[in-house]
Formats: sequence, structure tokens, C-alpha cells
Amino acid sequence: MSETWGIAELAAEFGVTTRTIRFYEDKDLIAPERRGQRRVYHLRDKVRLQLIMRGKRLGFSLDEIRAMVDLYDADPTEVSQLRLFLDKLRERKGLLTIQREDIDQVLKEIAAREAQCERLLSEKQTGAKRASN
Amino acid sequence: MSETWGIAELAAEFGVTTRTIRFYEDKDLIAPERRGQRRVYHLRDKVRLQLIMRGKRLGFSLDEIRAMVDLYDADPTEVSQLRLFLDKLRERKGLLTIQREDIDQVLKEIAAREAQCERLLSEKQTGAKRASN
DNA sequence: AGCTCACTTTACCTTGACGTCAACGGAAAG
DNA sequence: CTTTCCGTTGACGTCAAGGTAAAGTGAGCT
Repeated sequence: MSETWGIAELAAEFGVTTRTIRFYEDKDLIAPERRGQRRVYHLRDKVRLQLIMRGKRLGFSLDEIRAMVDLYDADPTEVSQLRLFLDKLRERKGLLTIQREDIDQVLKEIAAREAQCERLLSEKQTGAKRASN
Repeated sequence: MSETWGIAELAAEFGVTTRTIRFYEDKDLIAPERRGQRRVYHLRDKVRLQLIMRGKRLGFSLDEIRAMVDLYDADPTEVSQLRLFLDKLRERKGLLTIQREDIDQVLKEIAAREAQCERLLSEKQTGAKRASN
């Protein structure tokens, strides 16, 4: 029998509150099994949560994230749907590519500042040593 | 004489409303010159706006963005400040590095799905052709 | 039976990031 | 002088993403 989890376990594991997880359910981001009135989470729910968290780290809104995870386990069979699906994928790809470029740019700038800081620091240190002799 | 801009020009250029730009000023993200009661934006303001927009694309809050742009034109002279500054830079770097990895991961997955879609599409097309002969 | 514990729903509250609307200022054009 | 623009401040509205508090359910222990 495959492993399942309670809401508190998942919350702890992902570092969010149970409220948050229920909220996501309310927004149709996940749909756990119910056993009586309790929620029971399977592996697929965990995977979805994983995707959601990644989406959040990337700054997407819950609506966007839902669209993405829905893409994830959609299985378009008709050709028209398939085309639409491909379009969405490419749109997503475009956005992420821009984000990547943004990040690369910032990382470069940070690296430059970092180097500059380190230079300054070592200068001031040797300066201090010399002054204390 | 160096070029300047009005609020509406900048708003159009960055694809936001004037309200948004004033809001950023209210939150101390920019501080344009005043000529009478009108705001006059110089190149440095444009650059700051550029940084702000990038920050937003990367999903940072306005508070975080202010911290970042302040870092940008800060010039820490004391050694203690310099160390703190370096720490902040490295923290930022860590976050962005994680984001980059997230993006790379997602891009990979998208690429796979894309390829799969294209395969399916071309199959269905040749299938349709064959069926129409 | 009473108690605890984990979980549930319902409902209102908060914070961030703006949108919207009202009321007004000044300059430039007809 | 009136109209037309563009701009201003200030107050209130709104939407997303949860926080928080209240009150209840059910299983299991003692």
C-alpha cells in the first residue's frame, strides 16, 4: 500500500501552515482524498505541493501556478488542444527565460560588487596592520 | 544639459501607471527632483526604475527591492558596514542562485513536454494525411 | 464517562501593491 | 477668458495570500 500523509505532516515538511495548505485546496491547487472528514494526501499531492512551492519561489501568483500545475498533469489528446498546450508551454518558457536573464544580470553585478568589497576590505586590513606597527 | 522625463513618459516607457510611480516614491524607492510641484526624472531615476522592475519580475517585495537598490548606490566606508554589506550581497546571491536552479529545472521539464507534444503533433498529422489518401 | 489530540469549518482580520475618484494647480492654445 | 492637458495630493477601495480566532467532530486513552 502506498504511503500517505496527514495535513500537519505535509505542512511541517514544506514549512508552511496547515491553513496555507487548506487555502491552496480552496483555490483548487490540490484535491486530497477524504477519509471521513480528514484529508489524506498521496504522493501525487506531495508532488503538486512541491511544484506549487517552486512556483512561489519563482514569484508566480497562485492563479498562474494553478495554470502551470494543471498543464503538468494535463494530457491533451485532441490536436487543437495540443496546439494550445504547446503555445502555453512556450509562453511559460519565454517568461522563465527572461527571468533567467534577469538573474544572470543581477548575479554578475553582485559578483562585481563583491569583488570590489573584498578588495576594499583587504586594503583596509593591511592598512590597519601597518598602522598598528 | 542631460535629458529629463515627466512622470507620464516614464510610466509609458515602463508599462506602469503614474499612480504606480508615485506609489514607489511614497515608499522611498525613488526620489525625483521637484520643479515647482512637478516631478522631474533624471537618468538615475530611470535606472532605479529599471532595477525596480527587474526586482518585480523576480518576485521580490517592494521592501526587498528598496533594500537592494539602496545597496546599489550605497558606498560603505566603515569596515563593519562593509562586512554587513558583503553579507547582504551574499545572501541575495544565495537566493538568486536557488531561483536560477528552479528555473533551469522547470525549463528542462518544459523542453521535454514540448518535444513530446511536437512528436505527438507530427504523428497525428501524418496519420491524418494517410487517412485522407 | 471525561479528556486529549489532531483535525475540521466558518468567519473575520491583515498586509502589500496598487486602482480609483475627488478636488485642485498651472500653463498653453484657441 | 475658457478649455484642454498634464500634473498634483489625499482618501478610500480592492484583490491576493494568507493569519487568527471560535466552535465543533471524531478517535482513542484512561
